[in-house]
Amino acid sequence: MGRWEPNARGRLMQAAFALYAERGFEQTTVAEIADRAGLTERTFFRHFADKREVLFAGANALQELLVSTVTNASASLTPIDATTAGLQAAGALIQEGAQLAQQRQAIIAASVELQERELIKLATLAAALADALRQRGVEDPIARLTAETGIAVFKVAFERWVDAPGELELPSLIRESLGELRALTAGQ
Amino acid sequence: MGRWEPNARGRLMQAAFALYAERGFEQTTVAEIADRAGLTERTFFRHFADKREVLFAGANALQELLVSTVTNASASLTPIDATTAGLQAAGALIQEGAQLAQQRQAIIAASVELQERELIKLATLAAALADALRQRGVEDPIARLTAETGIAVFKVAFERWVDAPGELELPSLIRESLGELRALTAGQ
DNA sequence: AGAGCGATGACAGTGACTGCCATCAGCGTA
DNA sequence: TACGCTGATGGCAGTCACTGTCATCGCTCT
Repeated sequence: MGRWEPNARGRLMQAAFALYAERGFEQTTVAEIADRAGLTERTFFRHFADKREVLFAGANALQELLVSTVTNASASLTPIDATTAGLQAAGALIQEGAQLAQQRQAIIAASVELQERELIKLATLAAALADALRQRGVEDPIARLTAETGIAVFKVAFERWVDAPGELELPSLIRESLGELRALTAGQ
Repeated sequence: MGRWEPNARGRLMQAAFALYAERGFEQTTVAEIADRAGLTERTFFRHFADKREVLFAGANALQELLVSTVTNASASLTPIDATTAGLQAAGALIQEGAQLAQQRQAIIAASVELQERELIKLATLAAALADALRQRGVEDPIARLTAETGIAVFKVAFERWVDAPGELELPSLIRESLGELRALTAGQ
């Protein structure tokens, strides 16, 4: 069995997710993940670049949604407002799979290695966001600054969303955090 | 030779720095670093937690300077202004060792693994900064938001500093980037 | 001279990741 | 029906980062 069972990639993701949650990321070996999925270690590395990447399969879709939302936003919007629109869309996507996102975040919170990977995914997101802003005609220092600040707001809102009892929705938290940022920087 | 030569840690840092610059981070083995320093691989791992950490030895001093500056800043300063004072101090410290910092950044820019480590160091910096702000009495969502935004500004300013021909000084770039952020968020 | 201590060496072991080749299922084609 | 092609998988050896353990060395104090 095993060979030619459908959806090898999905089985690997599911097995990794379960094992990381049960006994932690560092305490899980790739061989164990492959075993539970009915595959071999070698095959795991054909589907995922490394042991961490299996948790970040959805990052691409998120980035594409963010970029396309910013790109297609009304040309009359300011850079920060176009960015906000993109972040709201991304937040809504995450909100859809809320339970999965929360479990995933619990796994990541327990491992420094996984946090590193999460941070570079966010940095890649910021770079793509800056690109999208440049294509709207935003000049370069401003584009990078807006993108980095936007991701910072997103990070804080996401943290609040995860910590909260689950009543607040991510898009509202993003909007709220942005308002607080406006208040913060308004002084002087 | 080798054993009991003074400054083993410094020799390891120097050897690693040189080899990473010459042939790149991934193409350098820890055994090669230890060899060049006249030591063994085992000893390398007694001085540094892993192969990447050898490049981030100065991070502690930077964090302490940032935190103490924010903590000791006049109580009348707003959160964002206290943060700015801390970032300016950190920027000045980096500016002192400008050449080293530039070389280091070139090495990091060539390796995704090293970028991951750099990002988590910045995240740790943000967390420490948020702590310092809380001790000034800043409430929690605001403290985190100010810290993350401050680090975002710092990242952009640092990038500009590295890309620039070297005429502009980091503290001025930080101030300038913060001004641009104020303009960005002022709309509406 | 001897005891204690901290730094280093030596060595075996685990686990992530890679390269290479063999194998198998499904598919089209003769 | 037999053949060959293709893509996914298995098997295996190898490298390298990192760890645990114990022996060894130089220094210092008595």
